Amino acid sequence: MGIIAGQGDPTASMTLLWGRAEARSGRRAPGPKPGLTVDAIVEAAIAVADEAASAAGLSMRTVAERLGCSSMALYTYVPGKAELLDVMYDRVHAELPTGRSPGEDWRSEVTAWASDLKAFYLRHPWVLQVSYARPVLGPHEQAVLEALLRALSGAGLRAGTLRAVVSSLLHFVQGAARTAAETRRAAAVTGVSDQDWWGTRVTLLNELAPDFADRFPLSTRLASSQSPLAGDEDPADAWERETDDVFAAGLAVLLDGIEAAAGSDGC
Amino acid sequence: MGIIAGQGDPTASMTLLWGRAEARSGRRAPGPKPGLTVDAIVEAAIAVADEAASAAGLSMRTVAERLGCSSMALYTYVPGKAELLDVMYDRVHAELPTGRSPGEDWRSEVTAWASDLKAFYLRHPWVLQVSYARPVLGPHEQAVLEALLRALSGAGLRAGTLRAVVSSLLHFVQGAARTAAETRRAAAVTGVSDQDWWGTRVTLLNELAPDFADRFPLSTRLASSQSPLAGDEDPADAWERETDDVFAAGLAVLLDGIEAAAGSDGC
DNA sequence: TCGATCTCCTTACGCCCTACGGTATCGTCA
DNA sequence: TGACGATACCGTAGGGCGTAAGGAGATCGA
Repeated sequence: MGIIAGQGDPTASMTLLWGRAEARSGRRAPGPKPGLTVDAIVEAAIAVADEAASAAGLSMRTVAERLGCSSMALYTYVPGKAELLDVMYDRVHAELPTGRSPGEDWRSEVTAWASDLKAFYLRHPWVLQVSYARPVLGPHEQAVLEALLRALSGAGLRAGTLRAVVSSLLHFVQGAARTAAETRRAAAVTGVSDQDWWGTRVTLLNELAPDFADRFPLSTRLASSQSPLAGDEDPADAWERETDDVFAAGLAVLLDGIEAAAGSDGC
Repeated sequence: MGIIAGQGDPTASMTLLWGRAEARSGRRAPGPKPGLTVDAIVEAAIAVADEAASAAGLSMRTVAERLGCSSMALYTYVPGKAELLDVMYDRVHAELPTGRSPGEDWRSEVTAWASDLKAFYLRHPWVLQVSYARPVLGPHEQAVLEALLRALSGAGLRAGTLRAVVSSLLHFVQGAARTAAETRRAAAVTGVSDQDWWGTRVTLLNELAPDFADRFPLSTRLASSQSPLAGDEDPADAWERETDDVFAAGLAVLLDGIEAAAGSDGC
C-alpha cells in the first residue's frame, strides 16, 4: 500500500536518523528510568516486519507485544508509526556493503551491487513498501546510493545520463525483488503453492476462455516456451532458478545499454 | 502495502473477469429486482480509488456511500474486497490502446507503449499497489502484454531474452510511474509542496550532518549538477520536465541494451 | 394466494492507530 | 530530609476498517 515515508514531523525523523543530540547531553531528566530505547524499538519493529514479510503486518501492538509493554508506551520514544518506519527503513540499510572492491571493472561492481541489493530486499520485503518519493534521507541509504555512484564512476557518464541510469537500476532491482518477494509471500499467506495456484487458474482459463490462444497468440507462445522441469527437480527450485536467470539477463541488457550510452556520451 | 491480488476465490474472480455465465441465463430469479450491478460497483470503486490516489483510500464503506447504499449491500454482488480489486484492476486496463500502429519500427512502438502505460499509471496510481506476483489474468491486462510482445516481435529476440526484456520494461515503467505518482500524492496528502519539503530537509541536514558533502561526495556532486530553474518557470513544471527527461533517457538506455541483445541473439 | 428466494440492512466482532488524562516513579533542590 | 515537578507508562475511548450473522421486505413461480 505504498506508505508515504517522511510524513511525520521532519525534525523528529531527521533527529532520530542523524545522531541524536539529546543522547549526548549527559544529564538525566528526573522521573522514572526509561525502560526502553529507540534502538530496541526499532530493532523489534524490524523483526516484526521481517517475520510478517510485509509492512502491513507491522502494528504498534505487535511491536509492543514483542517488547513486553503496551502499545502506548512506544509513543514515549517515537512520535508515531510514520517516524518509526522512517528510522527502520534507514537502519536496515546498514546491512548493505558500502566499501568498494578495488580493481574490478564497473560492470562486475554494478552487478555485485545489484545482487546484494536484491538479496537485501528479499530479506526485508517491507522496505519495498516504503515510498521512494520523499526519501528518508538517512545516512545508511545514502551510503548505498553512494556505493552505486562509485561503481558507476568507471563508466564515464554525463550527469543527465547518470541520473537516468541510477533510477533505471534502482527500479529494475526493486521491481524484480518485489515480484519475487510477493510470490513468496503469497504462497506463505494463502498456503497455496505457486504451481497449485497456476494450475487452478489455467484450468479455469481453459473453461472460461477457450479462445485464449487465438486472442493472445504471442503470450501463449511465450508461456509455452518455458523450459520444462528436469525430471527430479523441485518445482520451487526450478522457479527460483528461472527468476534468477531472468534477473541476470535483464541486468545484462541494462548494462549493455549503459555501455552504449557511455560510448555516445563521448568518453 | 502490496495488496495480494488473486487472494479470493479463484473461481469467483475469474468468472467475474471472463464473461459472466449467469448473466446469460435469461431466467430471473424470484426476489426483489437488483438495484445494483457488478459493473456499477466496479466503476464506483475505480472512481473512489482514483480520487484517493491510493488503494488505501478504497473501502467498502466509501464505495457504498458513492452508490447510496450500505456497505453490506455490495456483498450481494461481489464476494469481497479482494475479488473487487481483481476486477477493478483488469477493467481499468481496458483504457489502454491495444492496436498496432502499422509501419513503425519497434523502437518507436515500444516507446509509445511505455509512455501510454506510464500515463495510465499516473491516472490510476492504485493499480501499482496491486501485487503482480499472482497476476489477475484478466483479458484487458493480457491485451496490454500482447501489445508489447507484438511491438517487440520486430526486434528478433530469443524467448529467454524476451522474457527478461519484458520484465525489465514493465519494472522500469512501473518504477518511474510509482515515483512520480507518490510524489504527487505526497504533495496532495501532506499539503506540503515538494520544494518546501526539500527545503526543510536540506536545512535540517545541514544542521544535523555538516559533514555530508565529505561523506557522500558523489551524491553531492550529482545533486548539485541539477539544471537550475529558468527564471520564470514554475518549479512544479520544471520538476515534471526533469522526470520526463529521466524517463526518456532511461528508456533509451534500455532500448539500446535490447538492440545489443538482439544483435547477440544472432538475428 | 402462498411459499421460496433473493436483496438489502442492522448489528456486532475484532482488528487498527492514537488523543487524552490519570498514576507511578524518581532526580533535584530547598 | 522532604516535597516538587518532570517524566514514563497505561486505561480508556473514539473513529477507522472488513465482514459474519441474521432479520425485514420484495418479488417471482406455482
